[in-house]
Parts: sequence; structure tokens; C-alpha cells
Amino acid sequence: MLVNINAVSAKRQNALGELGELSRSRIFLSEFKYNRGAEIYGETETADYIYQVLEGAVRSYKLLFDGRRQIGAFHLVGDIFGLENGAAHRFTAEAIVDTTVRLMKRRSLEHVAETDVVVALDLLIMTTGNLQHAEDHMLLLGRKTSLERVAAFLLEMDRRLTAKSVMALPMSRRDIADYLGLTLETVSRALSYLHAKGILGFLGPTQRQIVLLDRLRLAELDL
Amino acid sequence: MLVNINAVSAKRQNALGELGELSRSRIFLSEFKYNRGAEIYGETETADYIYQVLEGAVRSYKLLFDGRRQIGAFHLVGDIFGLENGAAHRFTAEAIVDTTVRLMKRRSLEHVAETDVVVALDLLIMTTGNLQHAEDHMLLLGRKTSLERVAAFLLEMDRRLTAKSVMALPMSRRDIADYLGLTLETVSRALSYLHAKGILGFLGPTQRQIVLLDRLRLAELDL
DNA sequence: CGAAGTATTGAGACGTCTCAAAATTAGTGG
DNA sequence: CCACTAATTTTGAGACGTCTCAATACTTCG
Repeated sequence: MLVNINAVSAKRQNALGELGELSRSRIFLSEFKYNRGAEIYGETETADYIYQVLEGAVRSYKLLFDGRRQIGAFHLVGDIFGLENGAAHRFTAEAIVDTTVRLMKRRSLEHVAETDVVVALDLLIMTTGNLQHAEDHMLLLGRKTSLERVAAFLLEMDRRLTAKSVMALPMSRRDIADYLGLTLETVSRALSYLHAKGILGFLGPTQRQIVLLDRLRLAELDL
Repeated sequence: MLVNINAVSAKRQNALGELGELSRSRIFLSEFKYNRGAEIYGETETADYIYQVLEGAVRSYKLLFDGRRQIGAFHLVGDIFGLENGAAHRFTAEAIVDTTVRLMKRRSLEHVAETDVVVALDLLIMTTGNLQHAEDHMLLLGRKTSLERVAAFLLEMDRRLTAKSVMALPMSRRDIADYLGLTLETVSRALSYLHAKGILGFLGPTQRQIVLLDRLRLAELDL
């Protein structure tokens, strides 16, 4: 499921808060930890729980028969995912790094939603947020160049990942590539290009610590 | 907005029916006709109405600054579109051919949804259907070849457009291309290839009347 | 320090795009 | 209903962007 809490901050916070209330009162809820790379649920599996990331990061993806992978969304701290209205999940979800989630029984939530309009509307708001993200991503996947995709990705992560100046990306180049509909080499080349242009810098001894030096020029590449 | 009523037939029919009920009783509703090519609403415009296609076909798309276009969905007879939960539309909607729509005031529907759980859940179901379509389309746009995209398109239209053996596509090659993230030439070449292979035939004196001769082999190209 | 995993860079291949022309179909007015 | 024009579709040929395959470099972890 595509979750993008930060995008619709005002009402989304409500939705999140509401689910929080529910959990504290009526609905079974617990924490769970997944190791780096562990599968949280598989596509077409029964959707028994919904999840909120407490720590770490998660990728949701679909596979084609021959292994081609499309990541539909990254779920970062605070994000809720796994919310399906049908009985089955539509993505596979995996922990990108060691990850702690809070989970609640889907049926319980469903049950409350059937009588409580506020909860039903909160679900609607969350689903709409996911839809909006998917709609924007279709434009990216269908019509943007590799450089534009990478720029959009960096700005999305900058917005969602941190208030700090340094972005610590949890995902690999391959994950980024499968999110953007590219190969990892093309992603790497785009990042190198942006680095050479002085638009971003790599921090410390890792290629996943990125600092955006020139958000303006990056935004010009976004659209 | 992405509408794909046929995909979730059972509950979706409910949703559709429900909206129908509402309209007949409490909510202002009327019909409207749009000429081929006419804009129904623009992106970022205030979402005052939601629409149902009574006759014709509609495309919903986003544009980049330089004219690149991504069509997010086609709305066919029976489909509901323009349903946004925010105040503004997220796509531009245009009539592909002369089109008749039924429309209702968004605020009225919103109002009812705020007190009636059934309506709120119907909106959730419709939004979820749109989300599911968008999720599948991301996989197509990010990871499928041109031939796979065209095959998927033909099967989608076959499913949604008709029970008859002949498919009368309302949209141009350019529309198809902008839906599939390709150029119109590439779409044309893929169709020619499928024709040459005996998988589809063109009927009558138009290239938009297509008959699927071998759904099985087409499905092998889908995934 | 060594080994495994990950990222970068290079060079050539390939699929789709671009540009252009020809063919077909649709639209219009007589 | 035909003739003419405009629009759309098909087809071709070459260009271009991204992918593939391969080698090197870097980072992490034991």
C-alpha cells in the first residue's frame, strides 16, 4: 500500500491520531521487529494486519514473473502501510533495514469503520493520500527522464526523511532504481552528475548520506 | 481521478447504486453534454462536481511544463470520475468523443458522507478501486516493454468496453501512447505486430475497430 | 586485514523515440 | 454520394537514452 503521510499533513495527522486512539482503547495492538530484508507480508497474502513504522524503513513492491520489480512506495517512520480494503495485500512488503512496526488487526479496524463515520473518513483520507502519490508517480514513470526522476526522488526523500540538512537514505541504488523505473547504474550516473554539478554532496564514508547543496537547481529538474 | 468500475464488480456496483440513490433523492443532479475534445475540468481547478459517464468516453491526464502528457485513466460508460477528497482536481478531464455525463454537487455528497457511514464506505471502496488501478499501472509504466503494455491495454479495454467481440476504441493512438508511456508510433508498431501475428484483426474501414482473435496469446504477453 | 556487499564508471547493445513520408480514414460542402 | 481536405495511422530510417555486461572502487563487517 502506498503511504505518504507527510503529503497531506493537516488531515493526515488526524487520521494517524485517530488510529492511535483506537489502538490504545479497543483494538489489539503490538510491536514487532523485522530484520533487514525480512518479508512483512507477500502479495496476495491475506491482509490480517495494518502496520505503522516506528523505526526503520519498508519497501512495497510488485514483481513480474521474470523478476522485474516495481517498488510502489517507501514507508518511513510514522507511515502507515498494509491498509487494503480488500481481503488480500496488493504488494509485497519488506524491511529495508532493521525495522520496528506497530500492528493492529485489520478486522477490528474494519469493524469500527463500519459504525464510526469518523474512522471511515479517516480511512478515506489515508487512501486518498496513497492514491495521490500513485497518480504523481505514474506521471514520473510514464514521462520523466532519468535525471528528472532522480531529482524528484531526492526532493521527496528530503521532504519526508528529515528536517536535518543531511539525508540518510535507508535504501540501496537498486531500490531507488526499482522505485523510479530505471536501472541502478542509471541512478548512480544521475547522482554522479548532480554531484559533479555541485547540486548535492556525499557525506562521510557512505554513499547513502546525501546533502542537498542546491535545492533550487534540483527543483528546476523536478517539475 | 482513476475510475475502473468493472474491476471490483460486486461492491462497486453497490457504490454506484448508492450514489444513484442519493442523486434521485436529495442531491442536485443534472445531465451535461461535452463535444469531442472539450475540457470538463482542469487540473488544480476547484472540484465542485463529480461525474458519471452516460455516453462517450473521457481521458484524465497530467501535463508537464513542456507538453509531455500522462493519461492516468480512461473513463468509459458507467464510470464515475472527478471524485477528489481534496478541494482541487488532480487531473484535467476531457471528452474523447462527444460525451454525456451526469453530475452531482461534490459538497452535497461530502455532506452526506459525513453522517452516513454507508456512503463514506462507498467512497472508500471507489477510491480503493482507483488506487488499485493506479498501482497496477505503475508496474506497467515502470517495468513493462512496449508490447506488454499494448497487450495489457487491449485486454483492459476488452474487459471494460464491451461484451461484444468487436472493440470500438474511442481513443486515438496518441491517447493510447500517453496512457502507456510510449509514443504513438511505438503503439502503432506494436498493433501492427499483433496483427501480423494473427492475434488481432482490424474491422471495417477504421483502425479503431479491433477484434481480439487470440486472447490466449495476448494474455501470454500480459503478465 | 580479508571478504562480501554495494556503488561507480566505461563501452557497446538495444529498444524506443524522433523525424519524415506515404497511406488510410474521417470530415465537409457541394 | 462524391470530391476534396484535414486528420490520423502506418511505415521507414537514423538518433538517442537507457540498459546490459564488465571491470574497478569503495564501504561494511567479521
